[in-house]
Amino acid sequence: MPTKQASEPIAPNTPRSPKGIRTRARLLDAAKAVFEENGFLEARISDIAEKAELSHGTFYHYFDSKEQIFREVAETHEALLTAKTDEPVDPDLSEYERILRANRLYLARYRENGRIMGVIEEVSRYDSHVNDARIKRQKHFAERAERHLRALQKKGLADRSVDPVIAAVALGSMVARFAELWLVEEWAPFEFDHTVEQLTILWAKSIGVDVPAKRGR
Amino acid sequence: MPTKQASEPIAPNTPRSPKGIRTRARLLDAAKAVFEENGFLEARISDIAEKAELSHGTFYHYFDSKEQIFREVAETHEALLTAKTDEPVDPDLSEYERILRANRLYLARYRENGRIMGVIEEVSRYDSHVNDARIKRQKHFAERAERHLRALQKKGLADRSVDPVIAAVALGSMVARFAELWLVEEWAPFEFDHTVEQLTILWAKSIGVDVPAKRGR
Amino acid sequence: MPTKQASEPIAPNTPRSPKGIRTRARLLDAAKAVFEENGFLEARISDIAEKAELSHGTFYHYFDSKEQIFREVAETHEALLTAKTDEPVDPDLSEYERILRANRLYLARYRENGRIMGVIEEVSRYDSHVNDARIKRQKHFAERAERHLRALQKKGLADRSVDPVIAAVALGSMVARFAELWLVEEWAPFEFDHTVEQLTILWAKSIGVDVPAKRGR
Amino acid sequence: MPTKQASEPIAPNTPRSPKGIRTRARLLDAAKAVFEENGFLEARISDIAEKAELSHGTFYHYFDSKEQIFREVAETHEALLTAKTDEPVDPDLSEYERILRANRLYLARYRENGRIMGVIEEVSRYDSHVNDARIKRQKHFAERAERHLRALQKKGLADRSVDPVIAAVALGSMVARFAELWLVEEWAPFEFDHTVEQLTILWAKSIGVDVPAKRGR
DNA sequence: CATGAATGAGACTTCATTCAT
DNA sequence: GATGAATGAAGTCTCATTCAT
Repeated sequence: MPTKQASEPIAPNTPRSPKGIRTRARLLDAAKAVFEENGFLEARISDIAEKAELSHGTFYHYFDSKEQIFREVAETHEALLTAKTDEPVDPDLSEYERILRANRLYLARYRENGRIMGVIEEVSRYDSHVNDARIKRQKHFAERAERHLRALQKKGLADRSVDPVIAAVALGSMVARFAELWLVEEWAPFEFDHTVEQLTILWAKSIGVDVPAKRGR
Repeated sequence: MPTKQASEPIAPNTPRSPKGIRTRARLLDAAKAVFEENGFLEARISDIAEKAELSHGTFYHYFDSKEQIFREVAETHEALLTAKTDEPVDPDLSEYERILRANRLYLARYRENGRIMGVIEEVSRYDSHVNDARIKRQKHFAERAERHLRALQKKGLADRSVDPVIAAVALGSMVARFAELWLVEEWAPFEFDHTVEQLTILWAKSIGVDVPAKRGR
Repeated sequence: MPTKQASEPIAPNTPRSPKGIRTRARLLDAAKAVFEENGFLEARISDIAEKAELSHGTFYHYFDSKEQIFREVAETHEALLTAKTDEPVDPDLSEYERILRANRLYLARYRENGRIMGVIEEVSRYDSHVNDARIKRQKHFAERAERHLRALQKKGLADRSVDPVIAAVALGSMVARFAELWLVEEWAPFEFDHTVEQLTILWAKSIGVDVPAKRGR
Repeated sequence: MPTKQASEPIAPNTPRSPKGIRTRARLLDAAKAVFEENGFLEARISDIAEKAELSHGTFYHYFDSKEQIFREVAETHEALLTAKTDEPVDPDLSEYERILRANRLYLARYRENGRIMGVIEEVSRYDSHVNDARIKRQKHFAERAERHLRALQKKGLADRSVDPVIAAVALGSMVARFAELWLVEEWAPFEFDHTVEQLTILWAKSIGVDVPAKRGR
């Protein structure tokens, strides 16, 4: 049963042979698929094993519980969201465009994994490990945003009346929650580029960063 | 078992006698307390009955299931959040102050019921009824914000480059998620008035509404 | 799984109605029968419930586990072995006859519950609760024997070269283990009265208590 | 699953190569250690393999089951208990001293392997093979004691009123059970020589064998 | 010989829900 | 109205054992 209690670390039962490594990966894939289809609570160990074409006993070779395998799936996707991009950063980019780029990257990645992100949101409410991973992601973005905002304020490029700590959490929340409503709850079929741009405008304006006018608005 | 499936409407076994009415209310209070303590999944019918000092079976006189009683608890609190305030609206209030007032009201109410709001967030992820109620709340605020923003834009008091639909959802998301992180997840102990003000500043500036300078910023 | 670890106290889940009391008793009877038939390890919860003509769910209304119900069965029988007899003690009895009487009582009681005593011996090896109860029984007899022996030594009726502590444990062991071999393991079909007498003779002579000659030996 | 049913004889998959012989011995040592630590039921094949620094599957090259390897461990220790001593028997020894010598030998050997002896006691309750071995040991001692007693009675050195069959079983039980309580259950930390002497005194006196007075009693 | 991946029988346990009193 | 006894579906998990490599 899922709890808010913490327990053992992730990823014991390491496979010792190439075949084992493949099997473990197959279980992780199957788990992701099953969680996406049925959500966490409805997923049964045997569903996962079945989808991986393994006996359910094999599951327990590699994972201790449904919670544990979920945590690993979740961490993988959390890591994906916060991963550095390969694209080089253009040093001539305007501040507005830097924010735009970051938002686009986040939302594009979120969109690619919308279903599992929704399940992570769900499980984070009753599994402290998953919640920790989710909060860690938020903190990652909040801290980056805060540092960025402070730097801008120092340079006079952002409004000094804005509290960087609160703004960072609030704007991160705005994008994260919007992503969930849009891409998980399917609130409305907003067009991607337009939406990214609009969120970025809100973000930029709220902290006093210039929004280029020529963009046809 | 919680599901995403919809089922019967919230129209319970209404009690006739005064005693019955009291018993039913006791169960609702007990349910709220138990859900706040243990979350939805960990709460058992027998916990609720016990806390209400009633026998196990009595529960079923008044409610059909754990889902049903939770929905009723949730609706009560959703209604509380969206309820009209009694305070008269001062017609001379600035736009900024109107937004401030609305945000303060929302956050004060959220704070009073932080624990159960967190559980509603949880359950909304796997119970479509509760999710519907939550989405209804969001829609309520989003539509109000959207109408308001359109009116301001018409009057030239807000930025016309902002998409009112997206802005409404995004800013509502910002406040809702911030509230959860702050008041449920206890991200950090932000001071209440300062936080409300900061969120309002972000909100106002993002849509181009004037922020009064005299506030010492 | 059985362990040597201690845990919760015996007998929770007290029934609250006369019917419940009867049901609980039925489960205890059924449990004893099943343990006698199959031993502890082979007994399944469902066997016990079935024998009591109840669903296995009902079992969990009254007991937490196989261990728990066994402990209660075991305690009942341990208590039986050490229970005071109703028969009045004749103050004119010789020391030999007092020992004889005690041995006869113990062995008669053991014989009546031979099968379950065997299972208790078994389980006491891997359940600390049951072991504690068994050891408690042994201590009960050992202490009584020790006190008795000291008194006799004081009166010059028993040999002073005998260490009362060791003798008490050893002679108690002799009777207890003999009972098990005889009445559980069915080592040989010794005749009851003769056997009791022989054990008593060994006991009496070993500590230097007079054995009446007239008994035809 | 342990049962009271008999099965195949202890005739294992004998290894041919020297390496195999070593591996098999390692498994036996590991098994003994694991059984001593965890008891029989809690011991898992994989624990044994692990302790022997072998893979799981290797175990099955050498043994068919947990029962089988345990039987072999048990037989080894049973044999140890009943093994003839190397020390020559002094023909001038008094009867009392002969009994003392036998008891000392038995208890010294039991003490050396107290932990595993306890596990043998445990397992003998639900594995007929092990029980047979244990009973065989008891019979070995009982028959020796019986023969001895009869001889003494014939020579007038022991009390004729004592039934040799019952006395042999009873006195064997006394020492065996005392050993278990003392050296496995750790009832009390009796001093070794004193205890052996006391048990011997009880034994001797119970059958009417002279106890030398000079021993300071 | 040795490895460790894979299997699946088999039991346990929870708890929402029903129902006789 | 209230009680609490009874039910049983459903899923979890362990670990001895087999077997391909």
